[in-house]
Amino acid sequence: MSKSDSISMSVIRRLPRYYRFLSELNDQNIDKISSTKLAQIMNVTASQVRQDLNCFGGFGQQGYGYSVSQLKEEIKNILGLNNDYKAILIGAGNLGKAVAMHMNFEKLGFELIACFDNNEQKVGTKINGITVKNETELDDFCNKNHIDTAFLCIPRVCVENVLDKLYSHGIKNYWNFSHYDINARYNDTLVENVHLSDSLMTLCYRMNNN
Amino acid sequence: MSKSDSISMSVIRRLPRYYRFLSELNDQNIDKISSTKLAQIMNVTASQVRQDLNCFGGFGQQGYGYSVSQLKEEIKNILGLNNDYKAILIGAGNLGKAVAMHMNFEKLGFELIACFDNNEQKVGTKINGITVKNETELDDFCNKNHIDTAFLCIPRVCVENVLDKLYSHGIKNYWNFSHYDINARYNDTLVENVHLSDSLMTLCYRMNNN
DNA sequence: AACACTATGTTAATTATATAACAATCTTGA
DNA sequence: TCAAGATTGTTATATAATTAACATAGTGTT
Repeated sequence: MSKSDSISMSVIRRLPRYYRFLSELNDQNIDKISSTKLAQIMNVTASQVRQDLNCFGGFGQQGYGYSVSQLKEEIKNILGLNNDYKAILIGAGNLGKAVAMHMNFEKLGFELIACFDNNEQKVGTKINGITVKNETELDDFCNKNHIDTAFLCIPRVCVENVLDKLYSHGIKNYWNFSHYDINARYNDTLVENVHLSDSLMTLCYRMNNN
Repeated sequence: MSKSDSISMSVIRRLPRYYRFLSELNDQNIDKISSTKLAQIMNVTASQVRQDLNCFGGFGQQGYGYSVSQLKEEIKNILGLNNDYKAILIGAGNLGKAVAMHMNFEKLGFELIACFDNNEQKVGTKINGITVKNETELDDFCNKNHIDTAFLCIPRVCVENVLDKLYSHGIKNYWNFSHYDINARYNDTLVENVHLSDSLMTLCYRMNNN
């Protein structure tokens, strides 16, 4: 990585947004953009755009602005979307299925290589061409395959058991849809939480107070 | 609301987390907790706990701590989870279906009263007892029913058309799973975004850089 | 080639958020 | 009932994030 080594989480969380808007501009065949214009489109300040981008290097040119296609590619690389991280999905319920079917993993740096569920009824069914395996096969699968990350779409009470297994196989990166606090159990893990009900509660609060 | 009128978004986004942990403690029949202990469990500082809670009032007692059940109820009320906001779901694809089936809306202050999709194949099917209606019936439904919020689980390109309709009926609160920038079109709306791909990209970045 | 203009990269100022400190107050047990 | 201990509510300090300012460097037109 080009400049600093400890980019703040606030900046990191904005990167996908930059990437999205730049992709749109690129699709519209717009080839240059100034921080001011980009800021207008994204509803942020031009200062923030320039500061954010400069965390990673000087991608612009004074008097001209930024090349849309180049900047888009730069951010793509910064995010590491060209990776091919091997992922497994734990939990083939509604949410797990939706995640597996809905996401364009290959465009996001991942490849989904297996799904597991402990419900006999789901075992054997197919999700996006992947046959759901029984959770009892998890250990064996982990032994035989390289796995970079696990997507947890199971109820909170089921997490601990599965997590211990995964961790014992050296899996330390998690996309976590449950309310289980993974970091509290293993503090050397990298966890990205998606708490849908938290998000909805936040909406509720704001509806009450605006 | 008891104290200040403009609580920062940072605090608001932590409230569901307090609520979750307090609910757990309550389920374990623990009846009192100090800010220090709660902070330990939640992996934050005791100062933050006390500051956060004091945005809404003095729920604790010096020398004693906080009553778990009382504090839980207070936060529940602050979040407004006793509400019965009427919600409609737009988009009965994988994600929409998962959201509808997965969430405990009534515990979160909402009631899902209808689902819409523009795909003839989905129209007529049932999700959690709710029959999916054709999107052509949306206008009529909005005329005949009170609706507080809409959950958007449709592709970006489909949003503008639907959004214009919903907005014209006075619906201004959105739980938005698409990448459409609702606030850019209508700036007097209240939008809670859930960007799953942004979240996954963030995980990707962090996997690369740790 | 020179000049007016544009827009970056970067440093400085401001604002927001998080942590620490502590006085005031309640609890509890002798 | 009183004193020792505990823990809050709140104010003060420190850190982080955002915004503003501006000097510097490249653009493009005449």
